Amino acid sequence: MNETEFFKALADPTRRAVFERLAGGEMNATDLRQGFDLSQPAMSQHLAVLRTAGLIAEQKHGRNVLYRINPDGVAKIHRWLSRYNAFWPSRVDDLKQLLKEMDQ
Amino acid sequence: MNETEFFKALADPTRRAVFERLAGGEMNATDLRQGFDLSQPAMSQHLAVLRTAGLIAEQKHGRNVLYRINPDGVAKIHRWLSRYNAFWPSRVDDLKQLLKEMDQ
DNA sequence: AAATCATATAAGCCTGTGCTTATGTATTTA
DNA sequence: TAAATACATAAGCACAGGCTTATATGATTT
Repeated sequence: MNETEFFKALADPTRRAVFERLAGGEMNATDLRQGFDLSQPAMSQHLAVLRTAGLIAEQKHGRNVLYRINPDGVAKIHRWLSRYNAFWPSRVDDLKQLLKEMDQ
Repeated sequence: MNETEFFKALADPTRRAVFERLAGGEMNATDLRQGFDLSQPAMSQHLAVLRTAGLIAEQKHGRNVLYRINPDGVAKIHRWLSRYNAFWPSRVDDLKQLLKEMDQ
């Protein structure tokens, strides 16, 4: 799970859409294809890229495979981004507000 | 400046290295090449990709061009990432600490 | 004005990526 | 046990991406 792999994984619009859908809850590959004009192997390949990048995790359930977001992947992007904290000062107030809301 | 462009821009190790170097301070293309085994056009092309993605900004100074990080680009990644706040709860405490430090 | 310097652009090459169809492999159902 | 289901893997194709060399452009120096 290196940085190049996860940025490459997120550089594809279809994969970002899959990732966003998984943020709403775990799902198997067949259900994920709903709304995408994409063959079954294409989806399978996208999921493999996201999994290799450490962005999603999988769990076998009989002949189905449930996919879900891997929090470690998200944390890793955040850690990378935090090196550049100094460059988004205008966002700090928004973030303070967000944390305040999360406390309630 | 769309999401695909900036994730693609950061998906290349050389471009991430350039971006990180610029985080230390603005610099022109010739100075940026120091330490990279890269032709002048290759660096120029990388800078164009970063600029198109909105990650860096340029400013002409005579026959030199100074490059620097564009805070809007960093803010944009942060905004994208903030959709997945729910997935890095362990980071929230670190962030609170950071904001506390910034207030001092 | 001519030479030099900093950078950009053009064209071509090779590799990587995303797609497809075809096929393989478990697992479940009839 | 045979058929169907859910998914992965393989092979091949078309296009995108990163590199190179060659050349253009504009600013500076001599």
